[in-house]
Amino acid sequence: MTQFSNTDGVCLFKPGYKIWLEKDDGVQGDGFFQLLEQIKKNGTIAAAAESMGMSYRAAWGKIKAAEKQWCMPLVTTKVGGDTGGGARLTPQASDLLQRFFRFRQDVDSEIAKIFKRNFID
Amino acid sequence: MTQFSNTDGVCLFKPGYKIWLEKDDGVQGDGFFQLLEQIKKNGTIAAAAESMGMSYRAAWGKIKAAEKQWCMPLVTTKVGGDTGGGARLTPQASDLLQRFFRFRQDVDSEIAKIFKRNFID
DNA sequence: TCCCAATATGTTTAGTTAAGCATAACGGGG
DNA sequence: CCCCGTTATGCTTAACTAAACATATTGGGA
Repeated sequence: MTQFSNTDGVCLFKPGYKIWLEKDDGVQGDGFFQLLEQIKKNGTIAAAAESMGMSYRAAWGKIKAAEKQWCMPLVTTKVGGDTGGGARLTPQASDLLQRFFRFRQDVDSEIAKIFKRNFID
Repeated sequence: MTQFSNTDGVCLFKPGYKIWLEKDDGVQGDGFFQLLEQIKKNGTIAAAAESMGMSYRAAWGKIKAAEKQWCMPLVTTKVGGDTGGGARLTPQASDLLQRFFRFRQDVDSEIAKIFKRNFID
């Protein structure tokens, strides 16, 4: 990419991107699907939220918003009991999660190729 | 995509994306390049800004920020005179603009394909 | 029956980004 | 020499999103 480098060879740029799934005005992207993955792994919303450095309140809000926007249950929860409660993904959420990660992976490699083709002579 | 449709056939989602060019913390995306295109077409920052529904102040700020981030002149301007002044793109900006639009176009068609492959059975 | 960990929600505060306001300078033409 | 449209830039204000705070509830186990 000598085309867009400085005389000192510094000040170059690189491609950036963000992808998501949307419906109407609501969108869910990378952060949301990572949250779902952590719920699947940890078994509780609280632990998933903490592992991502966000509050339980924020995590819960994102889940509820997504369920409303997409009109489908994503997480089933249990309140009380010996462990205090817990959460697990619905089959739909699990499927969606898997597809999104593949989608993201494919897009990632493809964008790198396209950028190279257009900006690096 | 019957996989993720409601019983009424509503509540589906679609892919969304955003791409940009970045360096350090600064990024410039679609809106910025559209602004450059309008400057090229109109010959003034003021007219370009108006055509995009933004203030001259905002347009000018974006241009200055981009020039600083990328360490390259993007727009040459003239103050005063019979027309009041004017602006035109540098060759570098013109080249960059062209490449970005091609980049965006390629990404657009590719993402559609990838989405279809991953979400529509 | 009380405790504990987790779910469930409303409300408030903060912080960051975008928009708007105000003002100076320039330079060709009438 | 004044007018007009445009560049140039500081400062203020508004809007929108994200984080934080506060509380209630659940249900198994000690």
